[in-house]
Amino acid sequence: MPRRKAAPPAEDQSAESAPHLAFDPAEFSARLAHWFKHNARDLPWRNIRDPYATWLSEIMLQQTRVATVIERYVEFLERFPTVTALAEAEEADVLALWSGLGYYRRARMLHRGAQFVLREFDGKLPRTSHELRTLPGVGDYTAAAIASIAFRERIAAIDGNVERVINRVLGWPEDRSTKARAALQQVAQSLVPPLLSPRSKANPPGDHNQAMMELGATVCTPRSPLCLQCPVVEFCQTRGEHITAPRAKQKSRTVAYLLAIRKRGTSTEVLLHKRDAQQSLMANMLELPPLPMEAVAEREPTLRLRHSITDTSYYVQIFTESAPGVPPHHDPDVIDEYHDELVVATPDDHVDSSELLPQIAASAEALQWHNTKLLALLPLTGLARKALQRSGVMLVPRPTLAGLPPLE
DNA sequence: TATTCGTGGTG
DNA sequence: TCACCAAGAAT
Repeated sequence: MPRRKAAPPAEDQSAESAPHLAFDPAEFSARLAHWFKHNARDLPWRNIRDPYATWLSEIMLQQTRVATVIERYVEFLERFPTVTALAEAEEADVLALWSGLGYYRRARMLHRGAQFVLREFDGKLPRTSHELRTLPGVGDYTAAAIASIAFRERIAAIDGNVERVINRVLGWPEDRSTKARAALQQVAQSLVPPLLSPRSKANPPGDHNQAMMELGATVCTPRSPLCLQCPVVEFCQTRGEHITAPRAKQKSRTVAYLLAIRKRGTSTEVLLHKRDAQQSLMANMLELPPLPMEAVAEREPTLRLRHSITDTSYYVQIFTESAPGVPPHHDPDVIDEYHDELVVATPDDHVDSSELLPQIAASAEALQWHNTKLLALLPLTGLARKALQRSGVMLVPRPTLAGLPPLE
């Protein structure tokens, strides 16, 4: 049913005043609120009273799945519990905690944002969406989300979920034009319930925004929506998937990296390349040294993996060169033994007969040996992290036991 | 306004 | 397997 060319909504839908709806907005939001009260997931950033934590959660959640964010959010808050702590941190340390989450600009903006808040707002987040919008990395959605959730402002937060829910309810096709977005914004705003009374501790606007997103994430899903479980199905024109625009086609590329290992005294080191600060992609982050494809022609990689970045699939080949005695590749099941083995290293072993080392497509200043035991503290790219873990050089983090039932 | 930013789960 | 796309923002 989807996959058709989008048509603009009718003219009268973009009116400036409150849009005419085929149902009562108060009834809609009441149904939604009741559903949310009984179906809200228990997430770490819910029921907290720290605007900084709400801010952090909203930045992390940008284009990132809830399940992915949960652990990182807790870890980040422990390391940087306040605006001040974050503002005073080194960017590399912030990036290290963000490693693997992607969209690293978010981490840099958040870091700069904390410094901005410390300087301009005395370390306390501004309380209005208008002022929040001035923070680096905070756009319309995030400003509205923080203002409504942390400060109970009556403003609609419109993310991909909300957009999809409203389009389906009204039977509108996907349309990202300015006019269509303004129309959708009007509708979204008209659905946000007001505060009950100045004395009530409840937060109808914040709960409503979260409920709309929750509905989109768990019921009104992009494909195969669960309309039988939907609290607002009776208001819905579509009751199923709506018309969406076609996506860009996926490209693919083959790339190669060097995994060079050496020993220094009792420690083992791996060679990493620091990406240039001017790079638009993952600036200042550490990766495995890149190899030109010509250098590895005819060679068989020690490890192959696939890694996709937005609309490009990378077929990644890893070529290992290591000091004598260091296994080039290990079974992930024996990682602990492998590390024990590496600690008992032969002094002064080094990669002296390397063929690929001189072929690295990077300047020597950007290359540095790093102790494998400290890799978790470094701002590694997701791909580097994945390659280092799969090859047994970097310890795979233990799954957390929090939230699991106790052992009998 | 259209692109560019990462990564991983999912059907 | 593979296309899809997630609590968007900046440029």
